[in-house]
Amino acid sequence: MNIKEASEKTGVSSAAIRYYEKESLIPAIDRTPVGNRDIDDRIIRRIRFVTQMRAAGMSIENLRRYIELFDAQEDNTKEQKSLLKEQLAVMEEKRDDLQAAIDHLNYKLNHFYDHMETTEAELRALEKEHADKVDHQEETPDDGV
Amino acid sequence: MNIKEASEKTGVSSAAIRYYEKESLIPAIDRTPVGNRDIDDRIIRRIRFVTQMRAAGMSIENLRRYIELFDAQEDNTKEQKSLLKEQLAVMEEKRDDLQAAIDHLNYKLNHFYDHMETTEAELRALEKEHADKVDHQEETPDDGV
DNA sequence: TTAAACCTTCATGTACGCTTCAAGGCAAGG
DNA sequence: CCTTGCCTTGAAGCGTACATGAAGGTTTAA
Repeated sequence: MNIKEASEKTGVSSAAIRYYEKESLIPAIDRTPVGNRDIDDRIIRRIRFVTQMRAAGMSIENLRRYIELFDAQEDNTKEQKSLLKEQLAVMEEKRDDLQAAIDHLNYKLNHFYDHMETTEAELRALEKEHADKVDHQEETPDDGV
Repeated sequence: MNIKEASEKTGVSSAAIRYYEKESLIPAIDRTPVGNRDIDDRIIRRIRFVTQMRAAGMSIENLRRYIELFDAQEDNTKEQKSLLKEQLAVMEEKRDDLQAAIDHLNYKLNHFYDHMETTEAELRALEKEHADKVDHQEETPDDGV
């Protein structure tokens, strides 16, 4: 399939696919006799993997390091594992930060007064109450906003 | 406290604090007679809030919209709630994407052979088995990388 | 009084991750 | 033959979120 079809299939722009190839996030793509890219399912799978990891916040650079290790045929198992673990730790921390922010916003949402007469001081008090409840006190609670 | 101390206290660079003020992510900061910023705990709390939301992937632009609504004294409750809900939805999706990627990497990690003799085909089979197990099959499984 | 160590504003630079543009080639249809 | 529509490469442009540098002011301490 040509690059446009691959783009439609994956939701990744043609330019981005070329960019991924240039950055070695996906393997070198086969060409037709006239030099056009001829994309198969293996490439599609790689593009999807890249998309998933990018969505999870993995940088192009880290993704390239990771993929290089896999593509090298030497026994890189240890390095691969430690790279995987590293990345997992980063992503888990990210997820937890995200969850904390979600909790924070949910709390705000659930304590909205219908006519919003709450003062900053009251909101701070509410925050404090919450902080105590979830045992996650900050040195300085936030400002009601 | 001066901007350097605030920077040390929050882990946010002085330049970034000035930038946040200029972008109205934090309120206008009081000045000393000579024009230096004099930062109090209220500002520190705002900076921390900004930091948390930034870490959760909220853009400067959305954060500014959100804070503007709060700082305006009109009754914006409805808009505030819907903005909050919008942002929550974005963050929850982000969290779920992240979790999916974590699951994916964890799976890879747990199926590593100690001497990595696995072929691509075997890896694909493993992926498939996993996909079946968690009932999250992709149209095209990824490529073992 | 002179240097260090802060601060200010304003302008420009930087990194990332693409997107868009320019210039051109190939193949099919009218 | 010419337009349409796909493709190619390389280079330049762009938005975000700051970082850095220039030019200058103030306070403290030797």
